[in-house]
Amino acid sequence: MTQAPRRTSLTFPEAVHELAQLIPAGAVLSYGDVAELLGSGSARQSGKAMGAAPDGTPWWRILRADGTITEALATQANLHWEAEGLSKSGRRISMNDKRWNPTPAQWELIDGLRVALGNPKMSEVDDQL
DNA sequence: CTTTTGACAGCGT
DNA sequence: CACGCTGCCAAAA
Repeated sequence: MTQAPRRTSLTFPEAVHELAQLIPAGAVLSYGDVAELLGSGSARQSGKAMGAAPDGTPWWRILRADGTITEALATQANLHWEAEGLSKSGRRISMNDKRWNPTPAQWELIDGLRVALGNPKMSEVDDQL
């Protein structure tokens, strides 16, 4: 086809879903991190997007900045976290320790999402975490 | 146009 | 460390 296999433009929610898929097991991001990595949107936007995430999306790898998750999902999330070896300190994940640190190759995939959203690449804004 | 609503963040107490 | 309050920001009512 003359059209690219993947759309060259994405809506913010779609980009959030794609990014969630890139997070490796055992790592997590906060909703705010997601917005920053994509170069647009806000933590609330990310949360909204995850609420509409399709089945198969690893939603338990995106949580609040303080390492907790909304009560309605806490029970399910705990099962996944345990299965992936995500240690908790008390009732919360240690974001400090478990936050995803992308490899250079993964940064490129993230850049792809940024571009698909019409935002500049990380290298353009030198905005890495 | 105004108000309400969220799978949120940060700060003060 | 737990709560409560304020700030945010786009979408829906």
